[in-house]
Amino acid sequence: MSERRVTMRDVAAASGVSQATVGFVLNNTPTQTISAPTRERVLRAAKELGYVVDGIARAMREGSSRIVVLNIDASLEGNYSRSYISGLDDELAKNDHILVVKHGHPTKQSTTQLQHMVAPRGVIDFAANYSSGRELADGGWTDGLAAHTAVQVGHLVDHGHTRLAMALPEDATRFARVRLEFARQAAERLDLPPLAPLVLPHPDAGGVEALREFLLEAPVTAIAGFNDEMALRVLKCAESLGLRVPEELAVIGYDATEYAALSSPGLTTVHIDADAHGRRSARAILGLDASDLVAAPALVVVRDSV
Amino acid sequence: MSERRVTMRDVAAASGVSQATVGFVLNNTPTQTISAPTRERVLRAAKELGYVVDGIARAMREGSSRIVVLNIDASLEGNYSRSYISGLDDELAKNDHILVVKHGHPTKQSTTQLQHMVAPRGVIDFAANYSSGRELADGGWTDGLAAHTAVQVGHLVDHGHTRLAMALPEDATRFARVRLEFARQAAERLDLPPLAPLVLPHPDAGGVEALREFLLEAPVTAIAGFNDEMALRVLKCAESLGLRVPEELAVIGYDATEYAALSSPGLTTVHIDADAHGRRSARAILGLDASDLVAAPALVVVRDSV
DNA sequence: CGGAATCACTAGATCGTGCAAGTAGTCGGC
DNA sequence: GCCGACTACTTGCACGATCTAGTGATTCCG
Repeated sequence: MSERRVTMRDVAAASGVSQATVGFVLNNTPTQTISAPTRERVLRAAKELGYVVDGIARAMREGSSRIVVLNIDASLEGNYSRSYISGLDDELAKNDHILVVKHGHPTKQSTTQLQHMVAPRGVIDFAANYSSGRELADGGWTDGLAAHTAVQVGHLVDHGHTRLAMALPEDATRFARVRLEFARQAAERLDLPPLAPLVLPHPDAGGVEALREFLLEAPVTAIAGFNDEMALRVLKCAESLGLRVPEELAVIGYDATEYAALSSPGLTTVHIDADAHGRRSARAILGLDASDLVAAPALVVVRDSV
Repeated sequence: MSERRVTMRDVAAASGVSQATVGFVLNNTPTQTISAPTRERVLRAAKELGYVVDGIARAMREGSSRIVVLNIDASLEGNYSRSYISGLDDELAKNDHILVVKHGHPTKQSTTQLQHMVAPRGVIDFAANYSSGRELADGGWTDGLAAHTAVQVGHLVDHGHTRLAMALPEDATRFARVRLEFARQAAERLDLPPLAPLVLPHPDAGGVEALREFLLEAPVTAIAGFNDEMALRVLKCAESLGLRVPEELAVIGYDATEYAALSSPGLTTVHIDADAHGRRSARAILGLDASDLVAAPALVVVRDSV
């Protein structure tokens, strides 16, 4: 049943060359010339025997495995991260690497453990990667977080709103703070009054009160959610307060989750296809050129809430 | 900057023994006796030098790495999978293994690639693992999918409903079909009329019509969602049809996502803590006893929809 | 036509761990 | 005092791929 794994030695024996030659052919090593017939024989034998390189042995020799680790926090799960992961995974696969996802924010301990256990070729921290301005410096990647946030804010402004807020969760991550900052900058560029942060607890945990008090102090007409969940919280709380949406309060989400279509009123939100971004990250890790990859622009999915 | 990695040989040299002895001490190999002082010296040297075992080399030697792969489909993301992953991850970490998550349904190709690249100690297919009856045979794990589904159905029945349906997505996975089957069995055990499947497209894509037609043909009074998203779809479509919830139609979700609290009316749903299940899977993979692990029972989160 | 250069390969070291087999040294029993 | 058993180690190989340092054969050039 469980046949022994096929090694380079088997391929070498089958094609009548040394094991080193097999290596040269299979990796087509540029420093080594191999005659066409030999190459042919080796390739054929490899295929016939069903030879597959042993990643572990290769990793041992090369010093690191062809694995890339992505650290992602649960709070960032959504449409964006899904398309990002999909692009990243696909691009890595194309280059003979594989993607592996670690959920939850990693501790120092788990990180070093991972480091020693799998010796990954690279580690991507999703939040850091997305929020950093590094993309801008990196050959014209202008469609990062700042641009996406600007699209969200811009949609509110296009509908006549000038006094805006952004709704954030109570345990705001660094990522949330970065988004808030970008939203502020976007508002400033459009000569609006300062954009206020609204820390909105869950509706079951004082969210309704929090929204009421916030609106008394800062009478905004539109609220941008940190993500769809926050926007939906606003919607729910607004309903409890008897506020009509969008007439009395406009709300826009971010990341176009499936749930945005299922509220009433339906939530207008921003859809971002991060496939290209994922591919770009892959190329960056592998040290390849990525200038042919262009990002799809952020798209506003218009529903009823603004 | 980048110091060379500390190997067993370094530890051996530092403690004045052979490399093999270091191995025996570190893995406290039962077939080998080591004197207390020597053991002490080796342990100390290892600690001082900051020795960490090289997972790659170990994997090479042992034939497989101490990595466990979890395959999970995006449609199963939610509270359940999160707690499952968390329990699984934690339990594996305790036993010096690490968890790695592959998203999307794996192709045969990507599976074998993974197999050869990381040579995992085990692969868990989340959907199969959750839906199979294997848990039942496995020493009394009675709180699997069938039980959870029965809780969902039971809640509707407790509220006087007898004519039930389950809402499923159009591209019903095997997992969805299993859940439907369990719901049917639960209804049958309670002597209810047969539970009908409702294939409900997205509200923007004919869902409203589908619900109207379904209710004409099969006048049910309560609908159980395959997951929260499907339940929220029902809610949205019911609203479009002018149906009052829960008076004219009761709806219950499954998996208690954050979004269940944010609809109006708030969605009643089933919360399942799968931490113990995750731990159980970990033990199963590692061949350890898991009889001390008991599952938290499924809990109905009561809101306004039923 | 002889030496150098090039070609097409091969032998073998290497990565770090785990473990089988071997080997001193000590102890006990007869 | 000698054999066997036991303790406490050491030597060295295996895992499979990569890659350096050769090696014999052919080609090239003056």
